[in-house]
Amino acid sequence: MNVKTICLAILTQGETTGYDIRKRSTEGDYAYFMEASFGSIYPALSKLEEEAYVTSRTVAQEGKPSKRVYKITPTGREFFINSLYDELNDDVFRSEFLLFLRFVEDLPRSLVEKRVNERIAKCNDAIENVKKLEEEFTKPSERWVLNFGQHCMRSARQYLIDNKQEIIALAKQEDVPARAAE
Amino acid sequence: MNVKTICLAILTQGETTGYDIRKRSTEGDYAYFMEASFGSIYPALSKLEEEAYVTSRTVAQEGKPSKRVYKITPTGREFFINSLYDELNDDVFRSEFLLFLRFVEDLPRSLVEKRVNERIAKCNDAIENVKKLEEEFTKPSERWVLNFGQHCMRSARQYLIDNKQEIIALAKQEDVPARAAE
DNA sequence: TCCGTCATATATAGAGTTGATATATATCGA
DNA sequence: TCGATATATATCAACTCTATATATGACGGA
Repeated sequence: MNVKTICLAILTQGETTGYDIRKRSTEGDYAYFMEASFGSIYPALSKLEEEAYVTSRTVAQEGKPSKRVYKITPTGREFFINSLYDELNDDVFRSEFLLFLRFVEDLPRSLVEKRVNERIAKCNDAIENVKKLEEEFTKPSERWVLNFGQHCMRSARQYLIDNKQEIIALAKQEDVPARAAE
Repeated sequence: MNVKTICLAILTQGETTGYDIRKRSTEGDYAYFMEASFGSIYPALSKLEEEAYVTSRTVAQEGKPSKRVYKITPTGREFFINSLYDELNDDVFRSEFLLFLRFVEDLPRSLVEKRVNERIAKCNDAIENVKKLEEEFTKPSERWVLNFGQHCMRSARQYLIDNKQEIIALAKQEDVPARAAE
């Protein structure tokens, strides 16, 4: 799945701008399973316009820079829907947090506790964010996907809460005696 | 987290080759939270050698091509452990499957059912794979991480099983009448 | 025996992507 | 007034992936 496909997917649901595509893919309703940056979105939209899968027009705005609004063409829509019949690539999960945890034996206890708590806090934020999105969405498939996401995040959070003492206990004892000797 | 860091992380646990780093990051014990391809691993190892974070030697093998075995230096080890004190980047999750599911209203029921079953099968494979890995690993932090991964995968699989009929029901009815009219 | 496939192993080119930065306008709060 | 934040487009260097090339040997089937 490349950025062109992501753009087409979002454009299938209505006209929008490169700025908005980026926002939705990093903070909005698409953020939990895809991402794209400006450096890939703008070139992707240009290429899609060359290929006649989208058209664009410039819209002036008061108090804001004028924006370039993209719209999917019938050809583009057809191309996108057809691509949904292709074999799906595997899900990708990457976590610096889990890499970090594999080395807790070499790290001070306070640092490990801090990072685990930060991770739990991020889970909380993400769950709250999805809850808000669910209120906005009415399309049944979108709600199903958001519920699935929320379920997975709650499950991960619960595991962290239930087992955090165990992983923290594996970390190195702090050098408390050294400081006490000062 | 870049590929250089992944290489150092794996090399921290013993000497190995570029080929093996790729294998472990795509199929082995690191596969569930990171990934790297040949095109990034070999250049990364070269740069790490330039920077004196690793050394290499060529080892001839019978019945196999000779291999280049890399070893982390004390400087490299120190650099890696220090980098574990840095702020952690957010976890990344990308799923073509979830993008696909947002468009089930436009897709035939048989295709949706097929893809959901494929996803459940992949979950089963992944869970079995992690179980095997857990038998091999004795380091407590590694087991904790694998258990966490297994917990998350089981939870996702259960949600898919429990709610698959609901999402399949949202898909388009097949064009059975059209075929019957032939 | 020959051929294709698979596994081991290194390497690279081209395409795609990220992360950082530049530019411009406007609002909001300190 | 100054910095931060938000909207909005755009680009570039560095990085990464996908696909391919090269080489060796094992294994199985035709």
